[in-house]
Amino acid sequence: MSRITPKESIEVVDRLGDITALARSLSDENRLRILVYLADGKQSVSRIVEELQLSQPLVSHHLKELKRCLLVNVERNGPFIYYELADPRILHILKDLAAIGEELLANRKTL
Amino acid sequence: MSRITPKESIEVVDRLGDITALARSLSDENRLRILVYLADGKQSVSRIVEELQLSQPLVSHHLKELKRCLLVNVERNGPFIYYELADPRILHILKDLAAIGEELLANRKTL
DNA sequence: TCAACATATAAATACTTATTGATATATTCA
DNA sequence: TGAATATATCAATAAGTATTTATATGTTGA
Repeated sequence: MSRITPKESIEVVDRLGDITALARSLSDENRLRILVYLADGKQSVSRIVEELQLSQPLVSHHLKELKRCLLVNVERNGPFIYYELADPRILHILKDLAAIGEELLANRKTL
Repeated sequence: MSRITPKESIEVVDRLGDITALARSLSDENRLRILVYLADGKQSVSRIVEELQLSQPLVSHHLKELKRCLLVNVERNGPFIYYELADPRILHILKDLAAIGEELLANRKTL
């Protein structure tokens, strides 16, 4: 049966848990802003707080979530803790989702 | 300023709301199962209920969510209501997320 | 029109989680 | 060691949502 199913379905159906975990991480605007900011390279918590104008506990909370599903790596340097993207491909996902969203909305307006 | 920012960031930062809406839709296993099932083509609600072994109200609820972010199109035929994928590219997103999840977990085991 | 079926909606519950404010922990430097 | 800074954690709250059970709506065929 698994030989018959197209490849896209196979890989996916065996990893629904991983997919939902990653998708959940991407379902918050502040976490997306953090990920996009980290696209420029590793940043300390305080830099993120300053750049995104969010409270420090809130940023720590979101970084914890991102770390939980392994989307960021952590590294201490003196008193600072730096976070960086674990896999830049996540940015491509964001871009693809943006493109899909854009097109779905455009088609809707056509109705 | 927008000319300086890399293209990936530009498109994305202007559509954080769309991205989070789509990602939220993908953050539930039962919704993913529905999307994957719809990869085979349009299906009636009762077929989905039967195939996925979920209660009918639950399936209707999830279909409503998927429709809300335009991931599925709806079509009535007699007493049946058929749902189909609005954009098959969403399946590629699932595949990409599965691949990223797989690799992130594999690397973690290496630590 | 009525019975049977397909689907949607409503109400209730339980669980998750984003956010805030307060506090704890850890590191550096004087 | 102690003060200052960086970050994490905790407790509380509010808001969202997945699921269930019951019911309503809509469609068909007799």
